[in-house]
Amino acid sequence: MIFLVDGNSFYASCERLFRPDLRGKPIVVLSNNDGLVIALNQEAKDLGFFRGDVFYKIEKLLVKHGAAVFSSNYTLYNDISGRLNILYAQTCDSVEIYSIDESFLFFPDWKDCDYSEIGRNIRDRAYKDIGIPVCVGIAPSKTLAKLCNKIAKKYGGVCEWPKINQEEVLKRFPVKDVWGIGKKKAAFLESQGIKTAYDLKNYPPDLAKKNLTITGLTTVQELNGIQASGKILEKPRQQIMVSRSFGGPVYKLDEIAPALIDYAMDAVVRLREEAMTCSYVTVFLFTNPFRNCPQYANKATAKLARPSNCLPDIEYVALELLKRIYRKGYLFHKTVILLTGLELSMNQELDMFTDIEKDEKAENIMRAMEEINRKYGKGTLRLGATGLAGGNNRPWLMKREYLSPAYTTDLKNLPKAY
DNA sequence: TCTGGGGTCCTAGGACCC
DNA sequence: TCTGGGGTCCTAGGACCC
Repeated sequence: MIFLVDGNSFYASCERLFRPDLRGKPIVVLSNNDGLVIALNQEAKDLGFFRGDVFYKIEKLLVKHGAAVFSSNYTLYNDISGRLNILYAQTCDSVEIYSIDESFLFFPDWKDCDYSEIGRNIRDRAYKDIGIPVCVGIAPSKTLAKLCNKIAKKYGGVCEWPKINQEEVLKRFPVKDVWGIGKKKAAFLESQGIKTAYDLKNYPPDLAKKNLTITGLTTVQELNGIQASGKILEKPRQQIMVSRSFGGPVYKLDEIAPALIDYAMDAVVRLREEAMTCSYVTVFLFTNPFRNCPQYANKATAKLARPSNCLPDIEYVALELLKRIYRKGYLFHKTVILLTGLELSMNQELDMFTDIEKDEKAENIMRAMEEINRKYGKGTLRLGATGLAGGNNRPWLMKREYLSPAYTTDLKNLPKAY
């Protein structure tokens, strides 16, 4: 049996954790650069706010309603997510972390087992021990577990497929809300008279494969209770991307370069956390397509001399690529660094030209940098040898005016109990 | 009148997810 | 004023090979 456990308004719940004064109040969480609403709690939804609302347009209204506004604080959300997953792993031997706020739990098919009871237990512990409200969907396939989870959000917090009136539920469930059916597929299906999950369940498999590709066929099978997509095996990550829009207008190469270096640092931290190396570096550069101004977009890729997770290697290549694609005279909006060709570093082969001593030195420098940045905060120590490191003028820096403290990951920000 | 056909690999782009 | 960021998977189509 498959459980889908999902945090309710997860980012908003994380923000509320250390702010008991916000109980019952509307909370919204903003995207990077405080651009738009990406998460909101029920109280905010009830006031008519939506995910995707442009912040500056609703700012006054939010103030009027006494809403709490937060810039997104992924350090906090990731930490809370980790705590939830530890709890799940204590309950279940087979957990697949699907996203920052959702995990699939795979339980054996026991006879006479009250799965709902297990679900309620997980829900109680998540709330009591960690302070995050979660809902649990329980079903024989992932797609049905997702569907049950949505039902659970409305009624009771736990929903078990075998215990509900399945036909009734499917007939009332819009096809566009089925997991794996997005805008395009929903529009196509509706044009064919397939309007509900019930209709889709009875859609002929050969048509599903022909019109909705193999993934659509999987969805149809899963609606029929067949577990067509099991646990995704722990597959090593395939790419690491750091992509951020600038906080303000940026024209010059030596303003973009420090931003790119900053993103490269983040990318390398992630790479090393996963004990991986990369072989390719790609840099993208964009103007703002929503703005009425001359447009330019380009990218360039380079292969590293050999797989690496050392910042100097990657940073050097990234800056060369940036210089190659940069054009004067455009108002730039975003740069991206993408690392691909990822491998676990222990699988790395040494060749006869490898200078082991030099490698060790570089590795030691990286370790020292990581240690210092961990202790004194990100970016305390950075590479300055590029000549492009920039001064204090950093127009690219992300806007985060409503950032909450790193309550759980920085001793200085530890919440106080009065 | 004929210009096969099967296979692999790569990339670009679409679709979907949270 | 401004419209996020980070992923995966699938398909189509071109290049190339035999």
